[in-house]
Amino acid sequence: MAVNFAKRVGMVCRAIPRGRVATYGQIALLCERPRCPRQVGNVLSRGGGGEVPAWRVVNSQGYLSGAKSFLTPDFQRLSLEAEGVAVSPGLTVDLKRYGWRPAEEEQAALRERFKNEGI
DNA sequence: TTCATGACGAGGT
DNA sequence: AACCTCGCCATGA
Repeated sequence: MAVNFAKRVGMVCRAIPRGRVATYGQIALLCERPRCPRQVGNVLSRGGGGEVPAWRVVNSQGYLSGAKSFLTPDFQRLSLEAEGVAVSPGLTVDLKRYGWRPAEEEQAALRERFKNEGI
C-alpha cells in the first residue's frame, strides 16, 4: 500500500475538536485521498486504527449515517449531545453550526505528521 | 491473488 | 423531497 490510510483516518479524527463534527469527504481530503470518503467509513466501522472519536463523523448532509455501527444505536447521538452538539429527531446535525473548519496551519500540521511518521 | 463489500458523494430522475 | 445509479478504492476473507 502507498500509505497507511487507516492510521491517517485515526489521526485526522483525533484532531476533530470536542463539540464539532467532520464529514467523511472532509476526512478523506485531509488524508490526501480525495476520492475515498467511502473508505473512511470502512475504516471507522472496523475500529478506526486505535482510539478514535468516530462519533464526530457524519455524512455530507449532517446525517449520523454510522449510528447503527456503534455499541448501541444511540451511542453516537448521546456522545454528541454530551459534548454540546444538538442532534435533530431526524438524526442530523447542523453542519453550518457544528462543522469543523480546520485552519490551514492545522491541515499542514497533519500532513507534516503523516510525513514524519511515514504513513 | 482475486473478489465482494460498503458509516460516501455527486448527479440524475 | 425522495429515490436511483454509478464511480470510487481500502479492507479482509
